Amino acid sequence: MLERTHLAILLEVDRLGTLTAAARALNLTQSALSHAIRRLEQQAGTALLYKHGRRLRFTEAGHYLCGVAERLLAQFEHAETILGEFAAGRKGSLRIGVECHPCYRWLVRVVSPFLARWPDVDIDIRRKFQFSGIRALMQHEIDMLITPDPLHTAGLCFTPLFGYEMVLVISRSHPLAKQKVARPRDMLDEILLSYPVDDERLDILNLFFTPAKCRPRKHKHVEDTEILLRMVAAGRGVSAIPDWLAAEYLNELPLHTLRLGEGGLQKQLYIGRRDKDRRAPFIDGFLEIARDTKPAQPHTRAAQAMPQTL
Amino acid sequence: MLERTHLAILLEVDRLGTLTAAARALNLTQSALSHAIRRLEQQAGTALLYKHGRRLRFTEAGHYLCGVAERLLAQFEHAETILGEFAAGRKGSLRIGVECHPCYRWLVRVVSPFLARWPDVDIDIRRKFQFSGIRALMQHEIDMLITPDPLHTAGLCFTPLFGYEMVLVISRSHPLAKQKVARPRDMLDEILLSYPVDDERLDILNLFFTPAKCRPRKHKHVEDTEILLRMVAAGRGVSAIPDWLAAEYLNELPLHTLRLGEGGLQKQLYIGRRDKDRRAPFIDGFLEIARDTKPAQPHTRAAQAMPQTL
DNA sequence: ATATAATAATGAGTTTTTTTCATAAGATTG
DNA sequence: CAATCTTATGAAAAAAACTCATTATTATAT
Repeated sequence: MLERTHLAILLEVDRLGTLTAAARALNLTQSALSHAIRRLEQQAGTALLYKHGRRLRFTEAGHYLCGVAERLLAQFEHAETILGEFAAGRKGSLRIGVECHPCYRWLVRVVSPFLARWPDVDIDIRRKFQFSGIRALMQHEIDMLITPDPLHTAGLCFTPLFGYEMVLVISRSHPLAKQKVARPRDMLDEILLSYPVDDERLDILNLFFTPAKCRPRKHKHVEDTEILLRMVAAGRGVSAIPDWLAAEYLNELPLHTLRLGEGGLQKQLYIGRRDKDRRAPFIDGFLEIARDTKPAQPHTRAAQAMPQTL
Repeated sequence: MLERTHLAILLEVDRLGTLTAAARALNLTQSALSHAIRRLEQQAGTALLYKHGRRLRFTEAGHYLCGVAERLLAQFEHAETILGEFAAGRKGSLRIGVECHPCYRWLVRVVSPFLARWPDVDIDIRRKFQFSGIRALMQHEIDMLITPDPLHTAGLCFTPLFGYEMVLVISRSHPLAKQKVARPRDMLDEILLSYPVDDERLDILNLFFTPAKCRPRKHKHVEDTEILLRMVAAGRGVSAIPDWLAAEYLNELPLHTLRLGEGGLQKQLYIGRRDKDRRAPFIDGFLEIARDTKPAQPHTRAAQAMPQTL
């Protein structure tokens, strides 16, 4: 069978003209090359080289193979270079799952500096999973997971990113806009707008309405944050979003935010990865940049007085 | 060092999913493959496969190599085929690329005499290329290229075949059929039919409409010449095709041809090959036959009086 | 849960292939 | 025609690849 070594030999013979010189170049003996070529010729059933005086010349078949050698060897070498890039952790792709719908807006701000720092790494962001994000992470569907609900599982580890508060967002002209705090019973007649996610995964239902044993009048799904907030501003419903996300829109839209219950609905965002994914330094690189990228300043207390940082 | 066998193993693992099955396919033991891959991984310094349940999955580096394997193994096999043809004294096969869609009809007329003259040579005609035909030629994907747009590149040479004129073909009952010459502005309400090719490669857009800064009302793609011309004849659109191709259909279908602009849209067909492809005399043989095969006589001036040669 | 079946990994030993060494044989050059 | 290159060849050594037997891991069925 035609092997890489055969091609290498032919190419050197072409370059240097003699077996002896080619052998020197390849750190082998002349005899080794002679045997190798002879074997190849026997298998191929055709001569590749013939003696012309002291030197060797290619037959037509040999000349053809020489052309093949030139192309194929270059491809082998290129492949090995790329493999080296993978090994050194400079090349690869990072698939990031986002389980918290609105976090997408924060994530895009992490991506830019990452791409600048790791130019040969591609980023792929996924928001839909067949089952859960955790499972996707374990099954190598994704490499990192942004989630507010870390499920501590063998083989995975989670790093906290930042804390935030889920706040109720309503139109500025809404009757409730006079209050500081919203209670479940205040909202029996409201239409709740949320991202299209299973009810079990909506904190406002799990942690706010369910303990109070009540539900808002109606619950509608909206895909897009922008549209969701415009509907809220138009008085077409209320919604629960992270405080920092609300902060980004408070200047643009006539919105008002309320705390959900006395203590507020406190959450924490985590980034998870596979424990022994020592695969590449850029995984740690992403983690570092993510940790340093804080969301917009929420519009509360001290922040009220400070200029908003974007 | 990366070897052909490594690539073969990876490809089989990709195809069959397990080492055991791949080993069976390669007439080796599972152990042999396991050892081979492990060695390769150690040399490369990066994992290529990992266990996912019972099966194996590729890491990113492995996935990359798998792609390399697909390409390289095909080239090895092709080289061995050619080598076998040298051994058997046969001449081999000629892979011809066609970049000009309608030229296919002319090409089939070249093929017959060639096959008669070189009974041991197989012909393979390709119309789709990953990138360009020129690139396919340089990378030995094809051996000859028929194109109206020779891109003079080091290592390639082009021979002119014949000149022709792109003409507008319309239904015989079309209002424009009274004119001799079509101008871009005449066609603002027309539907342009063309082969499914990137707009940048359509001469009628580049050289006719674009300089006049206008476009036909609509642009549709049609695969097949016969169907395209029948649609034109039925008044469902207009198209631009070589004059000699139109000539072949003028007796069969109620079509009319017009010159595109004052001077007409003059083109030249070329055949390109690799400079030092001294691989076989049948390449020159093909060139000779191609040069002697002229297209149908266009239906103009002098030709009007002469019997049409087919 | 537990047994069963399928699969990959591993280490030792064997086989095959490649390489070297030593030498013969052919060709060029002054 | 001797001196010098060069390739070819066979036997032996070295290296590489492969197999066998066994262990470890995971999935599936009972």
